[in-house]
Amino acid sequence: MRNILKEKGFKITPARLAILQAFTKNKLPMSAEDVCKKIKSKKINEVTVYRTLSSLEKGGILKRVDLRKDSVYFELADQHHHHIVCTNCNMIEDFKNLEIEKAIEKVWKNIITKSSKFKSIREHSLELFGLCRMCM
Amino acid sequence: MRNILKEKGFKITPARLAILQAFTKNKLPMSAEDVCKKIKSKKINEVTVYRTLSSLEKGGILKRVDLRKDSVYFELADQHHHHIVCTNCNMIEDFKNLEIEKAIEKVWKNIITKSSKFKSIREHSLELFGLCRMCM
DNA sequence: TTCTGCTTGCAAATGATTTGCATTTAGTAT
DNA sequence: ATACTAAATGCAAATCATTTGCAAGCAGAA
Repeated sequence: MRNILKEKGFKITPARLAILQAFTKNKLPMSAEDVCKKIKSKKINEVTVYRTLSSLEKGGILKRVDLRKDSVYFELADQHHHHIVCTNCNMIEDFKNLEIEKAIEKVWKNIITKSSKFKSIREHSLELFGLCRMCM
Repeated sequence: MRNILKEKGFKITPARLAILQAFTKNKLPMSAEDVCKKIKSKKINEVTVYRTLSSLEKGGILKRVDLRKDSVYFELADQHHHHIVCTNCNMIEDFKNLEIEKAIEKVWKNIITKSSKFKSIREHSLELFGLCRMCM
């Protein structure tokens, strides 16, 4: 974890370690508020959490996830995957699927050769929305 | 347009007509702010725009789109499609692809039979992020 | 045309996130 | 180990998007 920070040129601070630790423990996407709760024992200021999330995102350590919530969610950028979100209770499950990745890649290669507007695709997001067993 | 509103049990009001008109003209996703700009000649209050977007979404006429922006975007719900977003200038292009839809459907059918947590998937979003020709 | 409830506008509240500034601290050079 | 500097933090206040309360207005049914 320290190495990850060093590689990206970040100073190693208690706040950053605590926040990264929270993400490695939790795996699922978290908002600034979620992170604050997870690390509340560390007495790290809310503003620091926002700033840290933002800089870790810029550094490519975290990435932003869009889950149709009213606040911004982040997760570790280390491994690409997608989510299923319960639109009622907000439970989140991760999933990976090679076929989908292939299909998406095929599409965007197709798009950048045909589109008059776009020339390069760098990433994509795919989220499924539904109801979990509990909420059905 | 009036019929759409009537079908869903909405009263026909200048604000709703103006907002729906803006969406049918523009095609691309818009935030509340975007909508306000488009219909500024109609002197419709910002709060009304927010309320209208929200109720049209509940009525299934609009749907929310997740574009990693800091405000919420909506578009007409009438036809399912996906987007390519320029992460620099925010230009948006729509696309449809039958293969992708099939692959996604396959995946979520697979998921709901296997997942211990999820039982039904109702919708999905797929967005591509990259750079447009101008921004490259 | 009258009535009733849904809609709207305005002002103010709220919630999430950002900024200014003074203080502290990590990493580096001494 | 010590001193130094830029980056990181905490606190208060500001900002931005969105929501709410309430009184007035308007659409659609009778």
